[in-house]
Amino acid sequence: MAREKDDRRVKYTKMIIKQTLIGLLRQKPVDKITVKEICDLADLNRSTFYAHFKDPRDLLRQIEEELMGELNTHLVKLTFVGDENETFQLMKTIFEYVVDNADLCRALMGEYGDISFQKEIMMLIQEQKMEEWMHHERFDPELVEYFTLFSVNGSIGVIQKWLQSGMKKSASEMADLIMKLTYQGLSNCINENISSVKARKNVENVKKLSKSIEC
Amino acid sequence: MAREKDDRRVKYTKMIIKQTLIGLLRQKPVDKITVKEICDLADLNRSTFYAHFKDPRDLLRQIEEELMGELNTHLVKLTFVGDENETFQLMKTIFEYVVDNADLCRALMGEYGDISFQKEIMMLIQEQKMEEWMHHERFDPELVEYFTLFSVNGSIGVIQKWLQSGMKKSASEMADLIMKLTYQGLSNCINENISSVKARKNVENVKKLSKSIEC
DNA sequence: TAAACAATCAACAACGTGTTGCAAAATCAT
DNA sequence: ATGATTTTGCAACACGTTGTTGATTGTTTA
Repeated sequence: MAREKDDRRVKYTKMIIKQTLIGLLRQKPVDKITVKEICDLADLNRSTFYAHFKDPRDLLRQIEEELMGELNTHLVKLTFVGDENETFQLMKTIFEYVVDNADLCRALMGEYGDISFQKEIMMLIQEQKMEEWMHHERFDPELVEYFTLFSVNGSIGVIQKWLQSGMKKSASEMADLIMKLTYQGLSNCINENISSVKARKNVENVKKLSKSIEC
Repeated sequence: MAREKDDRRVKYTKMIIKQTLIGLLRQKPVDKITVKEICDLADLNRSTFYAHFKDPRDLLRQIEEELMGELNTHLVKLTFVGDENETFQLMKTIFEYVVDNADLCRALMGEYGDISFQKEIMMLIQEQKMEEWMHHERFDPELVEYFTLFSVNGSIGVIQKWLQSGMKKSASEMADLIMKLTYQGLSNCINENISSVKARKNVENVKKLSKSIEC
């Protein structure tokens, strides 16, 4: 029953190696990071690295899988009632997790992070949502795919900025912002923030109508 | 007056090196591409590569600058009348250029392309647009930045998909799609495409109201 | 044609890689 | 606590890529 992980030494080694990579990912992409570099910084022998990981990419993949697993344990706690706030709750939960793991997320989402992994996560959310939409009405599948990509990639950009600038907005605010950007678009979203009372009124009318045609 | 470029040999060498890199960028990121690999494929001596480029990244940067320059020559031809269709025309012109240079663009925008370069181009367009908006009304600068990032990153995702799937939509259609996604958002955009007459009517009402509050 | 220039070639030290066998140290189970 | 087990450290290895060099061959253009 005694698996590899039970050994304190292994736990420390893996931890320090992962931490070192995370640190290096702020300066350069994975492919520019050498095994020697990691080991020098982590004060480990190179053969120790090879005992646990194939190469820096493999190491990164393991870190990502770990994060994905943890995130899942948070998500499965959610009660899905088919509510229209479902997507909002899903996003909020994710953002809360990101806040609690800011260092790691900054590395993975940052300039030298793993884009394919970023998309993988966001796609999980959107694809689910999109399938719902597809069943409700007869949309052009090609268009739906474009919508999804736009939303996913756009969201990643917003999240990156949020992480870089110190996460001043709360998880709720971020979930709200992204949903507004995705579903209401830029025009309505901006108009909500101008001081003119007249504009505010009009926006409210638009909102009511929008609701009446929502799927 | 005889610059480096006038020599046929230099022209050929640079051309074949660039072409080879473009080809390799379909399989792997720049940082995984070695000088030796390029030279073997291009059938050149390694020292010839070093005579013109510092390393594969430098080569890629030069390719990008070249593209940027060419694109600019197309863009300066546009007449800017301050029209509301200005952004559309700008985008259409860019998409037309992309269609004419599909191979190169596919490499630079693809899975292993240069993300920072992609953003650089799209930011040029959006930042200009956003500054206009900022002068019109007193928007929260932070929000405007988020909008810009969402739009830029979203657009890149859409363009990537478009390039990968054979560019079946025309340049006009793409410009239209991206503007709709950016300014009207997903809800309105999708509702435009459902067959229900009732929904179509409602959308029209929303549109009218939206127009009345447009900046 | 001659001078200028570009590409080739071979050789170089330097560095990272991935693997090895053995010794030293830490940990685990009894 | 002690012995068995496991992990890490160490040194050495062949191998491949790097960036640079100087001498040579070939091409261009003035």
